[in-house]
Amino acid sequence: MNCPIKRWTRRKEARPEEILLAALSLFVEKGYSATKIEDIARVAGVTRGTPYLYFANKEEIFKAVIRELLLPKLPLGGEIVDEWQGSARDLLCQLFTTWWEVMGETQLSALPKLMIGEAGNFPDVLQLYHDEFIVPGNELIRRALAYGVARHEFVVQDMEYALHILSAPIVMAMLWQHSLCRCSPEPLESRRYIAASLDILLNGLLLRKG
Amino acid sequence: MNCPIKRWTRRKEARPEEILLAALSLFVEKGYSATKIEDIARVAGVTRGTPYLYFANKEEIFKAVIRELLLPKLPLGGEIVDEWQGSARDLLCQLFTTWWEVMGETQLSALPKLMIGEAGNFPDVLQLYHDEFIVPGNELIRRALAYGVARHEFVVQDMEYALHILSAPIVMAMLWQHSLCRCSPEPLESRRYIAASLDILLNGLLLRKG
Amino acid sequence: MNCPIKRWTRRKEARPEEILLAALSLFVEKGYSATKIEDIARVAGVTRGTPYLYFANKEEIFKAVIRELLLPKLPLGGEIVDEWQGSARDLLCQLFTTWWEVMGETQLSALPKLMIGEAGNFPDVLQLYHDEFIVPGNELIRRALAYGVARHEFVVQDMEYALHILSAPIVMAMLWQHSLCRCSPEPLESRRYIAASLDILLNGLLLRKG
Amino acid sequence: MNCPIKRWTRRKEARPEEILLAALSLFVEKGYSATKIEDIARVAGVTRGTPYLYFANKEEIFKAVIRELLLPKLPLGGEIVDEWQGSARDLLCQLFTTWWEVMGETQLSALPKLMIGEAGNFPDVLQLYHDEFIVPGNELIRRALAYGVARHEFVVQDMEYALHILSAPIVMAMLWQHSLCRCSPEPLESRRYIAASLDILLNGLLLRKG
DNA sequence: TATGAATGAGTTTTCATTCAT
DNA sequence: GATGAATGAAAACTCATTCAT
Repeated sequence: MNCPIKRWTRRKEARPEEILLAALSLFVEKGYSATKIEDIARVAGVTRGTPYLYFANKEEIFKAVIRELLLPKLPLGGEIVDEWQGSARDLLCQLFTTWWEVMGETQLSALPKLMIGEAGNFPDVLQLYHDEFIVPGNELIRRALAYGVARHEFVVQDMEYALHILSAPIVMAMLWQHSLCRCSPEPLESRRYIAASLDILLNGLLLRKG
Repeated sequence: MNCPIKRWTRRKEARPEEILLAALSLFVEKGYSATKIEDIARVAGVTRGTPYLYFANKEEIFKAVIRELLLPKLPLGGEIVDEWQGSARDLLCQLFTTWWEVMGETQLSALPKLMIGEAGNFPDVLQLYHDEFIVPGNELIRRALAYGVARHEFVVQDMEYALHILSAPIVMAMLWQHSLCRCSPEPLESRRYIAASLDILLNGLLLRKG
Repeated sequence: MNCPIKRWTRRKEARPEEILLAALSLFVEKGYSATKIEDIARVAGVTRGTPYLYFANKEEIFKAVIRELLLPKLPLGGEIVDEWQGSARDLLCQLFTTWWEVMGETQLSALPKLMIGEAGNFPDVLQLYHDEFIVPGNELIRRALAYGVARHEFVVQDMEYALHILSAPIVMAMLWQHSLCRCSPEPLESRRYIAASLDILLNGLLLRKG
Repeated sequence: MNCPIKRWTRRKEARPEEILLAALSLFVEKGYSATKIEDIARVAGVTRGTPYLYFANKEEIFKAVIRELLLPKLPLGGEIVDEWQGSARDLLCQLFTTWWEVMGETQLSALPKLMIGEAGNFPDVLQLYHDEFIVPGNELIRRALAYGVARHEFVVQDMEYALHILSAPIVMAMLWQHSLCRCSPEPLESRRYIAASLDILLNGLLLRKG
């Protein structure tokens, strides 16, 4: 208002993030390859050349989207596990719910799709995602499982693979939302889906006779 | 030129499948968009124009790969479910194992990746895959679950979503093999992975007391 | 009917002309470049390779259309002029009418369009048309004019250019029918057009008495 | 590379016309279809992609040539007719002469050839030429004729067709220059041709006194 | 810092022509 | 003679990136 100069300064600092947000929303909509730099620029409110002032090339924008928009979400999961006091069952439930709220319900949910679909041609991007997101994310789940085992709540036969199996339903839901859901009339009800996932993963299909 | 092999070979019968196999193996390696028709031709041992004698365009090759190479595998699952006499648990085990042998261990395992990653830009392809593969495939799992429920082996709270949750680990494994596995040193041991999946899905994580 | 062998033989001899007729009708419809050899073959009831048994290449087909279908019409005009006994005015009228009937009303009327539009890239074709059709055709008109001049019916200031000017309306009508008429709702009424042309041209040619 | 001329010259204002002039001169030389975008670019002194900054595609270049280079010439004829005070005979003579100077003697004289020869495959282009050039152009001639009729100089039996017949010789001359003249040794002497045309046409139009 | 005009490599598709059958 | 499968050259158009302003 009374300080237009400052607002300009703020804009300058905000440029890179504006570009990344524009990039993410276009990657979500059309995929990485099909997104033109010019589109990103237009959505970000700048012109063709400006993204190159902040990022060396298109691939660096891809990496920056991961680094700046996705990775900052990881500590949330860390805090939950670090400070948990209750049952392991509830911890898993809380982790999944937070995961969904922070990633599944936002545009970030498109990133797994992008990694699977296009990052194969950009090994550096895939490596970044793997090293900085998948590995630490798996570590969170590992700790939650270990917590449950230590409390004699959980039985885990094969810890290494359990990680992938547990995360599979959530990841699949994110993938689904950005691909095959276009073919199905009814959308995925995410709360119900998470509940069903936890039920099967925790209790299994077999009738418990007891 | 310096190539002693006959260049004018007529192989009308064999050509289409040769082209589709070449296409599949390149799609697996580089994805659909990154695969050039010329590459497909070369791998198939023909020249640029030949694929167009059998397929109208690149997208039709994509569809044909699904139709000719993937869909013929579906009846295998159907027969297993139709004729099953034993426990539902073993049926599910058998289904997963066959699914993995027929699809997971072959190049066809790349198709889910292609659908998720690229078919968004080719709605017809996605629709074909959805209508002719996903829907009938889900139907198989639904029947296996219903069989288990009828025999009082299984408890299924939410049949509709259970389908997706059950198939998620297998699908994820296929996706993994064609994307992130490039970043991990150790490969997926598929038998062990399937066993771990069945264990968790059937028994759940929770310690069964009693 | 009762002599199938003979019919086969006849067909063989007829092949080249069948191909030329097919070619002409496609050239009329879509132009020379846009006409595919395969289309010609299909319309002629043969397959892709057959035209090459009779003609060295596509351009030779073009030339043959002129040579075999157009040039044989020229003698008709020659006979008219040779044997004419009446007025020069009626001779011109007769020439124009015959010209229109033999060429303007048939598919041959597309040839001027083809020459103007596409033969520029095929100098041999253009040369053939010029040497074998334009020049002899002009000669006919020249003789008709000279006949009129000799009878003191016509006054021709500039014989050389008069030839072109006289033929312009008829040629334009043929061109019109194969190009701009697609944009006009009302078609050209050819009889009326010829009458109007002769009226304008003749009343300028006739010696003024009085 | 070895080219000392600056390669990065920005000439936003001048580019479109440079491209259109290059296009016209190549269309004149080789026709529309046979002209490659790359040729146009080279002649215009730019590279492959530049024409696409100003025109959506090749057909739009074709339309722009008509719109930007041909249509601006029409008002010249309009002014002549509007302000005419003298004899109708002289008016027609003036119209024809101007027409020839502005179009016949320039590269624009190739446009009728392009329309007749190739625009059949590009209906929009033909429609544009018809609606914006042929129709208004015919209107000019119609007004000149009406002027002559009103002054009792001309007798016009069939006004509608007279338009086409009158313009035929001029149009034919333009067509000739870009097609068959390549086959004739002697070029068309345009002044002489126009004089001969007017002589034939006018002496037919003039009211006969006597 | 920002602009946006210009660059130029890259790919699908068509089709005249060839030749093994 | 006839077939039709196979060849391979050719061209419009896109878009990431550069750089003069």
